[in-house]
Amino acid sequence: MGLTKTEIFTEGQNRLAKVAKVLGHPARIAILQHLLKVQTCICGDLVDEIGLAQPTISQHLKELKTLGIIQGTIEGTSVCYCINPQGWEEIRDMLWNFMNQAIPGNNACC
Amino acid sequence: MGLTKTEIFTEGQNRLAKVAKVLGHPARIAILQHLLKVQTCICGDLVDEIGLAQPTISQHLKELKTLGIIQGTIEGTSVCYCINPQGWEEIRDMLWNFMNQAIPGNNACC
DNA sequence: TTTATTCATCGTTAAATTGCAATAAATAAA
DNA sequence: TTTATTTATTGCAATTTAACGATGAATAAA
Repeated sequence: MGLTKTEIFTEGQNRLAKVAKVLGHPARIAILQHLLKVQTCICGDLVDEIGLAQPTISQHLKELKTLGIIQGTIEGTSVCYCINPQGWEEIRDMLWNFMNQAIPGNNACC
Repeated sequence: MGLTKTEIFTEGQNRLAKVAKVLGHPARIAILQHLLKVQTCICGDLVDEIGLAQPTISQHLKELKTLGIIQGTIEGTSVCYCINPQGWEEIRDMLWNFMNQAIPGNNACC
């Protein structure tokens, strides 16, 4: 149905999946990489840099902002975007805590 | 269009996004967590544990296996699944390298 | 051999996602 | 004030995704 049954999963499982899902698009990765490189930029810069239409970039920015990994402040007619350090670190830690668990060795495998 | 324009992004951007996308569903997170806990189990165990239909679990297992983060070996009529340590570490490192880049401080933000 | 068990695959449905043109809203510039 | 710039929002089409019933394939058990 395209409808994830979130109610049968834990809060933590849903949160981690949501974070990964937002990172799961190359345009959003590209936006984050550009922001890491230039620190701050406006929406139009990303349209030029990435090569998707303005409404498409705007939609990706919205998802990243909703997740809390970036922030944007109005600056005249344009909007200045940048990494949200607190959000970034929270997400980094969440992914790290999951991926850095002790994993069974090869011998434990079937 | 529901059709990601992968051709305008770099190999690295597409690879990282693909990894994150596969992790971006709570059922797949739950499968990985269960495998971390019990080391090995069969498909039916996950159906009981998670509460989705068998074809649904089977589909999620296939995506995780295609990504290389788990492996499965036929064992009679059942299939024994476990974490693929090499794949897991590769993915962990990929996420870590991205998320652990130096991020600008709060003062650099708009 | 017949039956039961286990899992993958197929086909289908409902919903979400991606992308963009058109447009609205808000501010800056002329 | 009028015009230009910049971004968000709306509405739409094409595609993908999530979920599951039905079924097939393969092996174990009776």
